[in-house]
Amino acid sequence: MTTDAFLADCRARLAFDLFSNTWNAVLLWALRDGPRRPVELREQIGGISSKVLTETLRRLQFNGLVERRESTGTPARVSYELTALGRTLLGPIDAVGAWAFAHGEEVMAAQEAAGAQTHGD
Amino acid sequence: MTTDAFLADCRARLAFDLFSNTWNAVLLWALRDGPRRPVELREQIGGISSKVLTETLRRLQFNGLVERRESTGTPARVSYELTALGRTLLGPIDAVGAWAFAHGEEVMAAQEAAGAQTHGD
DNA sequence: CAGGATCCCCCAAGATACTG
DNA sequence: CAGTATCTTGGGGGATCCTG
Repeated sequence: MTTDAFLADCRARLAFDLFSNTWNAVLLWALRDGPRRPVELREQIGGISSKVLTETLRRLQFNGLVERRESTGTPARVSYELTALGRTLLGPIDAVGAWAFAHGEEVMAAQEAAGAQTHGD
Repeated sequence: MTTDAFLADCRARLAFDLFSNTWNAVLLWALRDGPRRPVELREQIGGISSKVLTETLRRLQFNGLVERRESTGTPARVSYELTALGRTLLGPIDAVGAWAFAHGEEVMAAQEAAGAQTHGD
């Protein structure tokens, strides 16, 4: 990453697009400890609908970050887990999350300060 | 970052939202070496309209990541630069960018493979 | 329980044109 | 050159209903 190739066309955009979806990073993070079933993910995460969960999982699967497992057992047991590639993303995700922990307050303070000046966004 | 607080409500979401906008990270990165004028940014980045550039800059400013400078000189010289807070985000951004460099090919390969199986998305 | 199908809303983002 | 205003659109994402 010493290049200026970060810009419009570059493949770095590819990674940022991965973070562009509301739930992508959340889901990857929720899967960091191993396979999870959809119902577990929904409980663990909270606030995500069944439809969106599936969509997001499919998207991650499409990008080779998540693998779908179907135990063709009795009550259609399905689970998802990170692929090797998906696990490599945990580092960057953690970096971002750690930043939020360290500086989240500052951002919120800045937002309030800016909002107060203008109109109270 | 050892918590499970990554999920729906948590403040980690705040950081990911920062990456959720197409140009946020790109602009922060473009500003990593110091102040830049809008016209410079547009040239450097490419593919961003004047309107979107301003919007993005405003958003970053609102979040306390970027500061606007106006040299009240002759032809309305304006420049933007990272705040101290903004500079702390360069680390995570670099982490993500580095990941893209290391694994971008794999993701694209996975996309093609997945697309080929289905219908050629 | 998994997840597809529908309908709807919102807003980021592009195009274009205009003002200081 | 900087920035705004307007119009339009694509698609993420929520809600709801329905099926295997």
